[in-house]
Amino acid sequence: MVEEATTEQRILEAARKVFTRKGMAGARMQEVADEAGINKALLHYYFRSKQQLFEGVFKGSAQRQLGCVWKTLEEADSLFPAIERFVSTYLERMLDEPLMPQFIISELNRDPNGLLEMIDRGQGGRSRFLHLVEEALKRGEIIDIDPRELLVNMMALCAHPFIARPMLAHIHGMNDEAFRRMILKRRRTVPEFIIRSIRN
Amino acid sequence: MVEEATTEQRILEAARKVFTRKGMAGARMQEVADEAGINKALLHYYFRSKQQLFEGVFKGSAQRQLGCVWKTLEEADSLFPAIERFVSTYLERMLDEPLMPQFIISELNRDPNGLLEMIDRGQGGRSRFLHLVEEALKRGEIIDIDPRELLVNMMALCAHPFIARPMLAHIHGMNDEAFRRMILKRRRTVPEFIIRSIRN
DNA sequence: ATGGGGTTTAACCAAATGGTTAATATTGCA
DNA sequence: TGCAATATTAACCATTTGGTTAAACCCCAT
Repeated sequence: MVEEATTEQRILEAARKVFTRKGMAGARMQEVADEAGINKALLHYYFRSKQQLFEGVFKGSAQRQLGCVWKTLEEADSLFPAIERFVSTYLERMLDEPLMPQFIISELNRDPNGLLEMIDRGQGGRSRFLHLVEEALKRGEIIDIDPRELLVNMMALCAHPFIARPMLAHIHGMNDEAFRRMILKRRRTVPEFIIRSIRN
Repeated sequence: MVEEATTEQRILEAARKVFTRKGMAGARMQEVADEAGINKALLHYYFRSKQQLFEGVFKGSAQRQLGCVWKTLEEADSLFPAIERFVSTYLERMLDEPLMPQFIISELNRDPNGLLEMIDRGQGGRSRFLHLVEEALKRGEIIDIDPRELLVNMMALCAHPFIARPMLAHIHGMNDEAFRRMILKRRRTVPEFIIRSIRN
């Protein structure tokens, strides 16, 4: 006897699909209901409003996943391992929730205040990272580079494949499995790419 | 006597702002009209429908700007200069139209078919790039790297600051001028970053 | 069986929104 | 000046959409 998904789970799953395909504004409650195979009124029974459903879908998981990523920086005690762990954790987490980067970006564009608090929670990891760069520089391990720029590059190399996924899928004719393999490969190649470019 | 902008220009300018702030689905015709200081009916007088306004705003300029970027690859005759010209052209063009990357991404997510034809137009530049990598590899100039992955990285490093601009603006407290300076600086640092990481 | 709690539905509603119309204002030119 | 074309507006309209309501349904402990 297979365990059937509860209605709430089916709603959340359906909402995740629709929201990320269409964005908050483009998503229709009716579409979510259809996707979940239920009545629209039932949607409002479980989640009072669109806004609430929206947050129910993403807010929690975004904080959880990004929290893990920033923590890798706080825990690291030298730069190169920090980079490796940051990248591999980021890629693994996002593979788990591949629509999140695009979600964060588009929400940040729509209403910055809604998510900025979540971003601020990464402050600890960020300042720790700046410190690690400074130290590595002092030890002569790396060339002189603006640490903030380095962090931007790291995030770019991690996030962009997810954000530009439809483009990559089309250009390189990638299906889901090929995309997954590409990301898994990048857990190794991206840190190499970064470290080669800053190593002294 | 200052040359006043024509109504059509003001509409396009207003629409660009609203569309990129809210996305196609989130944008309201009324808001565009307000932003342009005109009546909503006048909007439909100049652009029959929302869809048409939308395309009027972006489609042309996206093709023009991206065309320039891909052309740098077609014209180049060795890898490193190709990278340098690609990056600096990309950054300069997008500085001219900073909202375009986010626009392309979100549209591609919403309705891939609408823009894929535009992407295909870069096919020539892309295959030329693959060829340049192959040659550089044969000459022993670079380490062994998947050329498609290299291209993804180049695009990531170029596009991401624009796409994640609200986040960067908040994290680093950047105003428009600071953002501009950062991008201009990246015209030099990004090619360095890339080339250091692949040079033999 | 039955009564009551949680669940699901069909039918509705009010507001928002893209788009139209018909009338008015402005401009260019014969 | 007068007239025709263009530009602009206020008032509407039809549809979509988020959200509500009240009734039905299901399940299970008494």
